[in-house]
Amino acid sequence: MRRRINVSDFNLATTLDCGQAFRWKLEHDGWFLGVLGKSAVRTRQVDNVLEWEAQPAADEALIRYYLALDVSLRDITATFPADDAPLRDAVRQHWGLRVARQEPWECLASFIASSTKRIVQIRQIVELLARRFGEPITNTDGRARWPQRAEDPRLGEAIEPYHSFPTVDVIAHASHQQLLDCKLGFRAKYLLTTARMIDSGVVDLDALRSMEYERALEELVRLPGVGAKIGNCVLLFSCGFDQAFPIDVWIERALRRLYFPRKHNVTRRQLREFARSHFGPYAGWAQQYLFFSERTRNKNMRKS
DNA sequence: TGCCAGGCCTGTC
DNA sequence: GACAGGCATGGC
Repeated sequence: MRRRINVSDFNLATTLDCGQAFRWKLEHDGWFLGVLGKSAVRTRQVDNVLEWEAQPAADEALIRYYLALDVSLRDITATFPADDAPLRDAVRQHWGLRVARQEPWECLASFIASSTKRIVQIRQIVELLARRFGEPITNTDGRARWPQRAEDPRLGEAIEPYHSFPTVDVIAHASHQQLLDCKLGFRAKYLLTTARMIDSGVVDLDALRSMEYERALEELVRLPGVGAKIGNCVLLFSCGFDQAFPIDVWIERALRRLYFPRKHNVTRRQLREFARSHFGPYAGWAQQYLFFSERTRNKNMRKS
């Protein structure tokens, strides 16, 4: 059954396509297909209405929470530094982008898979993990397949039902070779050891959101394959730390170009300090606007 | 064919 | 603390 939510200051396509989540796929007519928890979800935005349906049925609160529809984007962007012209431009250009609230384990595993990979390849790895280790999602007639779903030749075999993202314990009990088969490469041993550390209680992902930011980051970087960048991604995208500011190659390039155009000897440490002190309590949201802006700028430059 | 990718780990200075 | 090299694999 198709349902509707009235939305404002929201852009679904930007939010799902800005590189923070990897399971959403744009079909024709603006419909996005993805998986939230144990439900396959299909959604699109028509003006100020969000249309959505889920198999099996899901509560509206789930999608509202995931898309952060309960927060005021105007209040958040009002905390950005007033004299920051590049950030203001990025916000104006991509207005409606929201930082979604992902499930911590899926977020962590996805970003462990992300290092030195292109986004298209990260999506492929996450999909392979779900197909190989996740639970098939079925509705009452045993299927969860919308006819709009297209075959992706890179994934090989025929169309399968949607799959939930595999739980920690399933990955913890997988073999190294099985993870290599999901094209993880040298990241396979990182994901395996990380899953085992979480499964055995050495690190408690659920405890992170009640910690101080610095403490939560220290805890995350204990995991193999997790450094400052991936740790901050997990804190921002799945643990409610709006101030977390992941610095990757794109953001580093953007920061240098936009804020230090004539200083060529700025160290990474100085960039970290600048980001921490300049952008305010919602630095992570600013990061997403700058990140998406930098990526679309790069795409446009390569087209021209 | 060769380059490079939402980094991290290790060894060296 | 800064820096270089290595790491697997696929897309272009």
